[in-house]
Amino acid sequence: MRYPHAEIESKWQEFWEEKQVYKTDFSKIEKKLYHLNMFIYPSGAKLHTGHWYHYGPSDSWARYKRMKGFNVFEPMGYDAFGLPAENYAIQTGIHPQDSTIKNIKDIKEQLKRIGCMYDWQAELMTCAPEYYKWNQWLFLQLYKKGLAYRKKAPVNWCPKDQTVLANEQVHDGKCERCGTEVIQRNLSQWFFKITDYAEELLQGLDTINWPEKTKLMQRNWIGKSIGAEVDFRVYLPSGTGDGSNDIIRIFTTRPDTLFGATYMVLAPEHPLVEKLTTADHKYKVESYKESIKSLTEIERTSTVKEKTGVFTGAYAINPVNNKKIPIWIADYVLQTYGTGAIMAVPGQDERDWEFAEKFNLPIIRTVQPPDEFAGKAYLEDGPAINSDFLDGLFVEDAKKKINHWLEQKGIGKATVNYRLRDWLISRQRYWGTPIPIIHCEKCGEVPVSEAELPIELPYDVDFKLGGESPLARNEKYINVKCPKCGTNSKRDPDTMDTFVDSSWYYFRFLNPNYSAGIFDKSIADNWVPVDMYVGGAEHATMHLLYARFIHKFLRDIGIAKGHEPFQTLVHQGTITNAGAKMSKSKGNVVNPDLFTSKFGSDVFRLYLMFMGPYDMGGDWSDKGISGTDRFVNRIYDLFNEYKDLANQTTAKEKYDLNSLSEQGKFIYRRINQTLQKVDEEVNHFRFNTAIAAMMELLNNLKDLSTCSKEIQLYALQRLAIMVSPLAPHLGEECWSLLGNTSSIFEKPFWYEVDKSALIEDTISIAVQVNGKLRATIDVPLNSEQEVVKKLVFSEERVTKHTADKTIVKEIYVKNKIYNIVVK
RNA sequence: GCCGAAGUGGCGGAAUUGGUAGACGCGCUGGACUCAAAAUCCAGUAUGGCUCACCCCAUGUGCCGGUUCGAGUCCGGCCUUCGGUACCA
Repeated sequence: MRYPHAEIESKWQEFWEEKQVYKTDFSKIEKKLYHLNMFIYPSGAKLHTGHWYHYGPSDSWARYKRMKGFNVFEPMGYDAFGLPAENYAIQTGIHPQDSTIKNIKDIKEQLKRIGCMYDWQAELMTCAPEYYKWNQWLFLQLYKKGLAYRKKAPVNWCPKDQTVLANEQVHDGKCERCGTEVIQRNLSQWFFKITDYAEELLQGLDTINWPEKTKLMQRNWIGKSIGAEVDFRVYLPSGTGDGSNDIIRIFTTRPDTLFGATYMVLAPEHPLVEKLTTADHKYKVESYKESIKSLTEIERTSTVKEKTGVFTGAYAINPVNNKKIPIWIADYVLQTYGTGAIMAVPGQDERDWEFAEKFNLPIIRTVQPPDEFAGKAYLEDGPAINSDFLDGLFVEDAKKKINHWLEQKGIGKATVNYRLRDWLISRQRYWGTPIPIIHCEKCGEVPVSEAELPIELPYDVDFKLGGESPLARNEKYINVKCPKCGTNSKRDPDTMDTFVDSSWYYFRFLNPNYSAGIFDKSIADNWVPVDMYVGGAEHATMHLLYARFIHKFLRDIGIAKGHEPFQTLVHQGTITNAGAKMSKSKGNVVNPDLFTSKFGSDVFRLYLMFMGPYDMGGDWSDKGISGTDRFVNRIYDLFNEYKDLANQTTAKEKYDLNSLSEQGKFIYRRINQTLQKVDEEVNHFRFNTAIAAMMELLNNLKDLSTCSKEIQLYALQRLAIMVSPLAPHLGEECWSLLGNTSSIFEKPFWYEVDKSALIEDTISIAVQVNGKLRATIDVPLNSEQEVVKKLVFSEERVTKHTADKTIVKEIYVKNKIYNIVVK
């Protein structure tokens, strides 16, 4: 019989909703499991196959845990602010709020058709004032603690469109709309001081159960390096004499190489550049600065790009030997890393070597390379040379000694530096959370009082191109009296980065309508951290770091418990289409409705899970979907065939193997082996192999009719249980065909595996000669070498290869392999 | 460029700690059922070779090299593809 998916799916979806099967009781905290999926961005492309791949299997895991007796909370919401809705508005004139609300409505309908166990009472969307009010509140708390501050920072600016561009809108340095060369423009912007938490964010990684690669990426992103800061005095050659009081502080990871510092490089943006540059070098320096304006950081720091730079005309004094060294500026030094200035040691640094070679600057080795060393810069360990009092010391000892020396002289000290930068949260856009700050000419920046929140985003705004921020053009919004002095003032015209929204949303889900605070502490104290967080690896270094930072901040102001937001993390892989990530702009979105209408939700979900390892994703292809369709139909047919069974017999929890017929014993073993396998595999998100195991079992159940009715029922009960997390509608249907009237998920249940049924009496082992397979033989489990040896040498295929040879060695690994080494 | 991954039959993939490479599925080939088709069921299916009867022989997990009785798995060096690179989310 053809599995009637449409009918069965709507039947059970209605049943679940009616009986409120998935409503979470937060008062039950024993075996609580907060299962969170990264919420959805409600784009115009609606729900595509990539979303299904994320949410379907993830829900299956949550259902599996529920059946193992966990009290699972699985919510879903909408990450509703952001750039795409605003761009859509610029193109079409449709207001971001209207398009977003419409998209959310459509997406919710599609989400429901997956058949996930979302608790819809916990729904939230970030563009609601009740939600973003708390972004503003969070901003004010950070501000109070000195962790939100304003400074100048560059933005991409299109001179033609007169607008700020996101990095994504810049292609090859040009505006994606009009092709005009994009320039960098400095604006005053808000930052959150995440760097204050750098060390804790690094240390905390050791306490959470995340994929190693993700932790590694965060470690590298935080980029801790231990070195020293050293002050160099500036020496001006002419006119002003040598009496400069200016000091340039550099950061180096190799203070031991100070004697090899033959020149200095400042970032072109370094604040001292203008002051230091001598009159005769002004023109060159200015035109160099101009020439690198449109380069991205990636281009600037590329190690294959030819080095560029110019001499400023000024010199610095190397404090260890009082030598005059020239000060250059070059784009490979970034103002945002370290102190924006380096001492260049070409002997021990590849980039410095390359630069020195190109501009004929002196190179002094201060670490002795081994005799056979043929390269240029030498980065490895070795004894110090040309370094006066450091000579002969190896790198670590030399570092210690020079740091001590610098500290004594008061011109430097050992320092830890992080690559991590503060979080720039200002966006010159409309569709986001307004920043709760008022700029007053007299009082400066004045925070809005908490009682005034939310500062609502006005609907009536000209969000079209031009100018720094759309909100600045709304007179009614932007003009306001200073809360302190009453002078006519202006609101901050910017909105917040949407990563602010997602940095604390997991708290809000627990009670989205809570009005007395950012979240309901009485629930959060028991339900945070999130036990399982599922989302894309593309968030490894930004969202996942920001959320950890905000969690720690909320802890420090006394409202959050614990140190980390997400205890365990799993990434779903990316489903690409024609080699590219699915997106509306690329026009390669695969619509799941195409397949769900034909095969049904469960078949599609199973197919996505069967495609491969969950964290790998893959390129989309519908080849093979008929495989999971057959699987579902075969199960459905099987249960229909035996649908009266429950009226005729009952099954025990456990059987004694010896009491069963040969056929019964076989089925009993296979059921238990599969149950064990599926349990293990699903628990680790290895759905593909779990499904393969069930398919294999199904192939073995062909002769079920020859077993006793008891064993038949025993087998079918367990099959329904193990299939239902992965195919929930089918599972319910099969369960009801076995005479049950309540949901299979309602009373959590997962059968205990009978361990005694897992062990087979004989095992097949491989026999190799010189590592090549020559035969396989069946031996009793755990056979001793002597027993196996006899069998091995009675095999003609083995003796054939050992006959004229000398046996050198025999290796026997119990239950696995027998290898004979011959000469 | 830098950081992080991944490369296995015609295709998706399996092999969980170094121990029988190709489980499971798709596709394909042949057969059964049928007036016929679809569906379903059964058998075969890495490549090459032979006396293609075989439980035969050789080769084979991106490329080159190494460690080991034994390498898809470990080590060194490449190549290709993908994710991120701080304003897409």
